[in-house]
Amino acid sequence: MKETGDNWPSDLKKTKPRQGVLSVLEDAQGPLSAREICSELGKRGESAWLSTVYRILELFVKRGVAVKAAVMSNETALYELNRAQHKHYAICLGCHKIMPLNNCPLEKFVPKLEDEDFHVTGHNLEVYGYCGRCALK
Amino acid sequence: MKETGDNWPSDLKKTKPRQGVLSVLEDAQGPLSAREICSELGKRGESAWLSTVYRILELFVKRGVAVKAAVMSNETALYELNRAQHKHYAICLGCHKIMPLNNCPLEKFVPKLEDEDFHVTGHNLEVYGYCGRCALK
DNA sequence: ATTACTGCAAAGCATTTGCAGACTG
DNA sequence: CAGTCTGCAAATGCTTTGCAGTAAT
Repeated sequence: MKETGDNWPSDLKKTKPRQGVLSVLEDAQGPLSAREICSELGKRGESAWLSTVYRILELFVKRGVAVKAAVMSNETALYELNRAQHKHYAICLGCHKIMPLNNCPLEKFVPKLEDEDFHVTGHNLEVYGYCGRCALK
Repeated sequence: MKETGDNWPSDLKKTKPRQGVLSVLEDAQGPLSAREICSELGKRGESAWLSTVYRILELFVKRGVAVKAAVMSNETALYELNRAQHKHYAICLGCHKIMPLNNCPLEKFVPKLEDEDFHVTGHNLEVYGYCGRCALK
């Protein structure tokens, strides 16, 4: 007798902060930082401590619920739900808008590395530049 | 009447810490963190303060002498000389060995993005995994 | 002599950790 | 009830900043 169609990860205890973080991630338009998630929770009247959000994100990443999507130039990590499809982003240095890339330039590349005696488990890519709007300034 | 074949960047004041950082970078086998540069300077009897090393690296990056080559998972930035050729690295999660990649998987990719109204100024890529030696463990 | 650079200390951020009380299953 | 999770505070690690004395041109 589950509530709404919630796909809660198997054996995780269902606590308010965890459900909050999950739903914020579900509603997100793009990848979010821990701080953003935290203040979004605040707006929803369900505040959770920042350290708790970090712990939850760590847990979610470990369980494959979420992924660390990118790391901005100021060393801030951005998270999003793991939609089982590998994504990368272009980040505008002007307005910080985040644009998803349509495909991963590494797809053809990784197999070559495997030949060279390196077993690839993951990678991280961010593209920086200016979006159409900011390029004009 | 220059000393040794030193290619000192145009208008930069030649100070001991700067020359030290430059020579450490010149001798480096791979990208180094600020801390590593600092302790390498120490070994050479030319200690410089960590904050100074950061300031010098920032300056070098601004002048195009060096580049921020990668950012490790613990948020530590690695620097190396700007050899005018774009490089990426594969980082072994076991032994932290750093292997340079032979070519950039984004070369063919960037032009496509330019078409989509995004002006690319740079990108950041790290590949994680295990080297041949560590994969066996 | 000027101006820029460095040593040093202290601040800033993002993230992590320790602990006791609160809550889940 | 037992074990896990959270609120909270404090610590950590990388990097930046402020300032006064020092060195380079």
